[in-house]
Amino acid sequence: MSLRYALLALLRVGPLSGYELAKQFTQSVGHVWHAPDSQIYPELRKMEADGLIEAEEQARGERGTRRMYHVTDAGDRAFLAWMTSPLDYQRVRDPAHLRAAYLESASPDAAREFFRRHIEQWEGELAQWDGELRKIDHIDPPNPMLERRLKASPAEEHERIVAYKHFAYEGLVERAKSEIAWAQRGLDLVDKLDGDV
Amino acid sequence: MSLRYALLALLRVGPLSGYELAKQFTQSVGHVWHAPDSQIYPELRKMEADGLIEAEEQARGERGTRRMYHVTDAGDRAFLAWMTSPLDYQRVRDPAHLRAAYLESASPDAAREFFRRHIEQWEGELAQWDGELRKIDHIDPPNPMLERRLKASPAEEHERIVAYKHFAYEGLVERAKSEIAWAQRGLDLVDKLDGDV
DNA sequence: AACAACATGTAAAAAGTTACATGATTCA
DNA sequence: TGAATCATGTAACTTTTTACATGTTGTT
Repeated sequence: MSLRYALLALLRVGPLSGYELAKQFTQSVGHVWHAPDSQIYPELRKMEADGLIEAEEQARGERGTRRMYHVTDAGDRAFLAWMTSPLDYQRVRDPAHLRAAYLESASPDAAREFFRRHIEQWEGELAQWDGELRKIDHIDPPNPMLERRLKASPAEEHERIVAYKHFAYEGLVERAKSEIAWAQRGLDLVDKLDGDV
Repeated sequence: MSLRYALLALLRVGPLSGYELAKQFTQSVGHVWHAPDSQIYPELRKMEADGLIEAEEQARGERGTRRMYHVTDAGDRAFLAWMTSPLDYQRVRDPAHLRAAYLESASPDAAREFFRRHIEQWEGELAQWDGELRKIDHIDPPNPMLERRLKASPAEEHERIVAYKHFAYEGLVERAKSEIAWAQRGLDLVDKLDGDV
């Protein structure tokens, strides 16, 4: 259940409405921890019930309301406690490597198609993560959340903030590249085994 | 929902009871797709209801029964159809890289502890996967499922069976190694940033 | 007689997915 | 006046986790 900590990470920078948070989320942390809007709104309500965040309701028109959330002291402490606690690692559940292990049951063409789609899949992730990396490194204009984060922190912390984000996304970029390289070797393997027959 | 295909992969080799299947599962496919016994038994019942497998009940003592499962034609077709269909990739949800991206909020010691635990975690996975690889390569005695699989197939298919399994686990071994290398660079980064202050 | 291994589950909760529902405001 | 974007969800379902429940057979 890391979703609430991903949300806290964004809210700690400054108050946001559920809507703004959901938008910023998909453009930043969402690349590391995916969540659809339909999961974010209920989680915010739960976090409010748990006292981690508070909302200020603002009227919009006659019936509409907008809820601006901010982190409470308890929320701040919860985030910091999470940062120090042992992470709960997900159990391994890897559909691609599962299928790869039984690829002898498929035709060479189906095997090739599988690897091609694997490459496509990870090219997509790579593009996302590499895009983030370029924003972090100021090659591309930074995303609004990072900009806000840096403006809200003293200059001497900027190096650390940027360094850890760079390091995290660098790891993901490597992972994507290594998945692509693996699948490319997979295509070679299919050719080799196919030629054998 | 790859669990049923992981189970079908094992059952296609030959009939097994739920218990035997669960045991073999944790020692083979379970390294790629984890599932506890309490998920396997109900899934077998669902697969039976869906006509993918059939059970023959055997009496054990006066009240006990053992259910020997075997794959039906429909189950075989479902497995082969899955092998050819596009895989549904899980959305990214990576607690370690999520935390890494916000490590500036933790103390250098907490950051080091995080990376040390990350190394420990992936050393564990590496040992599992490398162990499987050694069995596949006949360096260690092969696991009973692979032995059965090879005995049930004509000799000319052995190369393909072994090649794909080797290839799948090789990919996982690489992944584990690259996670470990990443965390080790993380420890260096903490030292560098800590020295700065 | 005790213990490991055999054998099969249930129950409750948490987490995640998919599809849908509803209305307000702003700007071209 | 129509479309985009702002704004907040609910409902139903599937998957996964965690903890528990119960009895049998073979071996030392």
